[in-house]
Amino acid sequence: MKQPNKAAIKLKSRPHLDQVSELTTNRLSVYLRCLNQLEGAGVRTISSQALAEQFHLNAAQIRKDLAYFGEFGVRGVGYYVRDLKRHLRQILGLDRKLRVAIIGAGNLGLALADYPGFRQEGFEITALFDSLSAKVGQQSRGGVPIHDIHDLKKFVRRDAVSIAVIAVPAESAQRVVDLVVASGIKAVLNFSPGALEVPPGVKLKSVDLTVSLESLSFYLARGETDETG
Amino acid sequence: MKQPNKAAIKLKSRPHLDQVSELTTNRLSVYLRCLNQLEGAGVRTISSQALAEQFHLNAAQIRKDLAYFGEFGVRGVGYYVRDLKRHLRQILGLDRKLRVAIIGAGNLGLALADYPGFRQEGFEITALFDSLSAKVGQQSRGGVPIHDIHDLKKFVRRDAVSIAVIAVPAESAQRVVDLVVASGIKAVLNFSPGALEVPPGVKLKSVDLTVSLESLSFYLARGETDETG
DNA sequence: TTTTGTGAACTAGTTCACAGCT
DNA sequence: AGCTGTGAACTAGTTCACAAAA
Repeated sequence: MKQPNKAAIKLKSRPHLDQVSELTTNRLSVYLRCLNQLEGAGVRTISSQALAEQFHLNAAQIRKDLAYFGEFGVRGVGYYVRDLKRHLRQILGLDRKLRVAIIGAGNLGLALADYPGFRQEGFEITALFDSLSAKVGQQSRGGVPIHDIHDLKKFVRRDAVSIAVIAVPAESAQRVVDLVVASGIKAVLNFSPGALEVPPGVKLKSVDLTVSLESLSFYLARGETDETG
Repeated sequence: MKQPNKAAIKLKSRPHLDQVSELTTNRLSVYLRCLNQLEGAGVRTISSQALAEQFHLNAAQIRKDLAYFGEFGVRGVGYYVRDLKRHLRQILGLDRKLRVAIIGAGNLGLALADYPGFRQEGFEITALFDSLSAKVGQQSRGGVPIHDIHDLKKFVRRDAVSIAVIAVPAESAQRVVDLVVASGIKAVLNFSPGALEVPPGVKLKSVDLTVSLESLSFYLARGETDETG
């Protein structure tokens, strides 16, 4: 480490977070989940080696991923589970409530609104938005209210919504994401098929179910001609 | 190309499909979608350059991806849209109906069963499976029947189901995927959070919504301390 | 001794640039 | 002339292997 005054820093003072790849940050989520499990099992301390073996990861990669953000380990000991968990939550910005709006109150949007996986770790789904007036004023089974898409900006400001989830048909997706961006939201999770454009400064992450299924189809087709286990 | 008798092949006779990376096959899906759009717009022929510009891709990468599977282009001309589309559908194994079962008739499972994106390009959702007897015998809004998970093997054989989608809570996911594998299914799309184990010869693809959301959270947290576009 | 943090080596993936076909 | 197919160059990501710390 070529830091000038070494004693002072535990957390790297201002890491070049832009150089951290998305693959690394995705893995941080995974590590956090592993640590939650370990803590639940009463484990107090774990080495990168043990963590790697237990969850089928690579020890060097764990250490490298963590080292972007600070020196969280203790040589000869490993990592304190509770400490590392706290650091990861802080790095991932999960040490506060993050409010999420879902755009599109169709089947998928309604399901996501009540999806338990979205509720844990500090996320709160505050509202659904739709353009269909029949849906506006209703709510999901779990009680998430459906608002008019035209009121998006108002609600985003009022409730300090910071993440939008796009669950509308492909045809309207670009229009909707433009509205979302105009409302000031800087992070978007998109479930519509196809590419969307966002201005710089807005982070778009897409989950393309068609691509996922077709990739499985390719695997099956390949297995039929080319018998490789 | 170091093929011995060059005249004979147009489609590469037996490409080493194992060497094709998942990134490449995912892109094939994307190319296919682009071609569908182009065909809809009446475009007959397209160069890799034009395709790349229109859809924000890299021309050399398109050519390289396609070249794993054959020589589909015509020098000086480009690719015939209809031809390339047909080849891609064949490579991806979409030139036949693929039957899909969804395990877990909760909010997410039901939504996926009726999701239009899953219906296109040769996929057919034949059934939902659940262990809750109150759900068995019901059906999704779109009319997909819910069967007992214990009858999975029977239905997989009867209907020749080749893909399973896992939409059950994390606690039961490994148990369910074991059942799926035992029923003879070789391709699984998993929506449960956390890692699952499958034997070799079974392809598992996971969509982890928690990881996706947390990656957005990281981006937002980073943006607050480190003001970068 | 144990285990971290990290440069070096390696592997995978992307883009360039051009020979060669149409 | 125009564009593909592809080796070569480059860039990104992973794993190794070891010096230094506890």
